[in-house]
Amino acid sequence: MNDTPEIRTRFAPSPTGFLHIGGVRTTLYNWLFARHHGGRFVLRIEDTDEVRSTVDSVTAILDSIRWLGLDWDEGPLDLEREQGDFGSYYQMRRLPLYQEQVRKLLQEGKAYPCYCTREETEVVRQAAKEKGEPRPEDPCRRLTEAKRREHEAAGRKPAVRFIMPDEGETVVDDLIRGQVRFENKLQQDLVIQKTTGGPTYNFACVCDDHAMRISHVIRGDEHLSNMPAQARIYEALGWQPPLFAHLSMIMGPDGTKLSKRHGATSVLEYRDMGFLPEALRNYLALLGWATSDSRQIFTPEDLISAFDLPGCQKNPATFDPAKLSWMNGEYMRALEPAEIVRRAEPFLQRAGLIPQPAGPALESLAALEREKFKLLSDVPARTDFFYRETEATDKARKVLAAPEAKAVLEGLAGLLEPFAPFTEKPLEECIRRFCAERALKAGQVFHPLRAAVSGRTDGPTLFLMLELMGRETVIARLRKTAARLA
RNA sequence: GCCCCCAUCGUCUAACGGUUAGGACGUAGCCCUUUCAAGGCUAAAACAUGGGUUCGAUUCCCGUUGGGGGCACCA
Repeated sequence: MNDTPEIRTRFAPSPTGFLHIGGVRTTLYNWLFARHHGGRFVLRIEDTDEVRSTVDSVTAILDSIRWLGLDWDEGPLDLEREQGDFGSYYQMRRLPLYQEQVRKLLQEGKAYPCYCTREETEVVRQAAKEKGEPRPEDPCRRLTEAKRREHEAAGRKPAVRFIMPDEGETVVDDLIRGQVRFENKLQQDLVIQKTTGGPTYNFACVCDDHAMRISHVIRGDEHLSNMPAQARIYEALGWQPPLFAHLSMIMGPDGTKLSKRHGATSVLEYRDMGFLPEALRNYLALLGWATSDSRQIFTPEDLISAFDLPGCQKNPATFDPAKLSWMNGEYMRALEPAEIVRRAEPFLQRAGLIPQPAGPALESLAALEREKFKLLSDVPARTDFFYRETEATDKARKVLAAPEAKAVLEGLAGLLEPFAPFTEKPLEECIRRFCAERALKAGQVFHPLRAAVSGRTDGPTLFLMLELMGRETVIARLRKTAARLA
């Protein structure tokens, strides 16, 4: 085909919890970048934390990404099955691969076994800190053979540390931030293999990004400081590193890192609140990325064709639930009524509106109330009163407390009971005439009528609402409400 | 404490040396209207700060301040 290497991106979560908003944005950017360039998007599970990784997290992460509609070309399909040609996409199933590279580095003298216990390491670290030294000493770097044997004889299992240069600097190119420089004398020899034999993050990540031929590593800002270590590992292994792009973080409304206390942070919570995945995607795409015309609404296809790294922001962005909500409303309004009902199914079910009770078709109600829906959960919330009596809101009670309300409702009930046809226009004419005859202002009649019939002060256009509700329900509710009024 | 990153309306952002500093969310007002929305119009609202460089800096450089991230056998 051509000689430009294939674009391959990846999202590599550690399964130690649900997928949060920040993780979604990273996933989205990787996915968009791959799709934009006709490349491949890989999902890799970094489960090397033996104590915190859980299978439930894996499932939650897979579900989250699927719900968002971000399909991956390679990676796990579930806990057992995988797709892709690069071996397992679960790191814990790739152990021999890391161990082989560790052996190589050991042989070449680029790494060494370290027998220090956590406590010993901590002591050394503390000492360096107190002396104001930039980097703690690595006691095992020059272990004598005798000392090494002593440790082995004592039954100590070594970790393996990678040797970082003592002087000079490590310069890293970042697609978003440009050149970033790190002083080597500040970098400590890092553990690449734990005493358990498992790899550490920085090592496994490098091995796999190389093995999986990842061309662009797009990840959160918190990884920028891992760059010197990773850059040196690539170099030591004789590998060409991929290109890197470090995304700024997402902040909560109070300017601190987005977390639980800012409300919902798990993607699945957004799903359960009634957000549309395409709206969340659009919103998140704009959180740290923009086009030069500051366009807001993108179709999925437009998003793919417009997205690129140069539009990415260097400074952290604050998550704004109000704007997300607005955007979801935009997407809701763009849906056909039948589609709204279909997508709202889980919410309608939960509200007992599926199977649909006797009454108007859900679809016609969706059409009626479409521009008011901000969330899928609003669909049942704004239509349930058509099917069953709901408790009157405080505002509705206040309207019904008007002195003339009782008489108005009784009058309307008597007037409408035999009235035909029970359809929008004739109903309006009839009720307006009623107002004129009794010398009442329209509002004095319309407001209590709405409140009595729907239990609320906001809602669909009045006369069409009456039509859809049907004579029987309207009359029954008018009578019942009137009877309750003193 | 040390290292790294960042800095335009309250928030997301546009601008790539010369603009009345633009758009969007949110907020306020008006219009539409039987309510609530939606829609339309209008308004208030920003270049953190001090030095340079330049004929000219929001834009380039340095300092300060502020914010964020990282300093694990966690990822």
